[in-house]
Amino acid sequence: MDTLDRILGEWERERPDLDVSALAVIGRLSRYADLVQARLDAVFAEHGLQSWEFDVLSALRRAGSPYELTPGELDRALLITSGTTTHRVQRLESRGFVTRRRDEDDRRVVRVRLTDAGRAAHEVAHEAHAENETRILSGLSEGEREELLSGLTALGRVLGDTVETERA
Amino acid sequence: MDTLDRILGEWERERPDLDVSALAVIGRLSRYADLVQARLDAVFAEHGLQSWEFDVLSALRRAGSPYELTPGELDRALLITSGTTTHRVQRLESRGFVTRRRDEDDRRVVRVRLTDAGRAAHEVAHEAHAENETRILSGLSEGEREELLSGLTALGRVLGDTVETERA
DNA sequence: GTCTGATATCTTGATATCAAGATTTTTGGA
DNA sequence: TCCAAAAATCTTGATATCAAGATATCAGAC
Repeated sequence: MDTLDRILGEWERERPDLDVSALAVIGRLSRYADLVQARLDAVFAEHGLQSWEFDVLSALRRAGSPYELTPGELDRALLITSGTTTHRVQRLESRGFVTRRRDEDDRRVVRVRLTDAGRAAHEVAHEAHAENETRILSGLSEGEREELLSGLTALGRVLGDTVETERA
Repeated sequence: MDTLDRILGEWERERPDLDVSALAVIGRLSRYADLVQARLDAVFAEHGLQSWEFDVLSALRRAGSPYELTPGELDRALLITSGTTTHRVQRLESRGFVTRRRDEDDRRVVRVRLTDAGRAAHEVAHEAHAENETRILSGLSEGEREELLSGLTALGRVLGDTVETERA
């Protein structure tokens, strides 16, 4: 008996005509995403980072040397609006984790680059974060974990989460 | 090839020593929860509702006649803080979807009750919302859907999402 | 009966986010 | 060359949220 079972039971009592089988899946998806996020936030907080700060640092770190992206690339990588990116970059710049400079060839463009301090801060937090993720899933059996991954991957497909592969 | 595959590939290139198998699961969980939420929001918007407004109306509707909960019960049902509940209830009250009144027996307590207008607004949106959820999952095969549900349920267990059943 | 701690709700101040629009720069005709 | 449209970024104003604390009420010990 979990939270969604209780909710489904309440709908069964109130509206027995409704089909709640989709809610059973989607309700769990959102609820557990929230619960997982809370656990991730706790570890980021131990390292003095907000979750969104870690996300930006990670995107830059993943980009590879010289650890640089434009605000527009950050918008798209992090699924956020341009105003949010401006705000995030300002905050990280004030903490000394990134620098901003105009691109000389196309002066509309800005280059956001990870500083050594930003990379170091990310490194430590990333280590703890990866352990945290592993710990959260460690209670799942191998089979359960495969079911979850395979089910989520199928969901990604129907949600249209696909990326073109490079042409030869 | 999906977004998470791309991210995992970038980590493989940058930090081949890291174990990213947990990220493959948790990254998809949060990303797809976001993508699903965006689709749900779109349908709520067609009915003039914010997602959080629908959540409050649903919690009251599920409570059964007389469709009444206290702010504290809403806090716990919706996993939000008390300040957020105050704000939400005020907004719904101003739209005429709920009423607030002091409990006469315990004057610390407030009773938030769904109005007929609130129930009607919820009814229509709920219908469309349920169809939307069903539509989102309709691209999954029966087996994929079972894998997803079963994997999520297992995840709920390890996240401690359990509710006591009533004693006899 | 009278405190003291617990409980329920609301308030305050800060902040992350978004939508919409403003600004600057580049590009591609005519 | 010049202009209109496109592109990249930033600004503005609104709002949902939270953490922490304030306020009001109740319950239990004595």
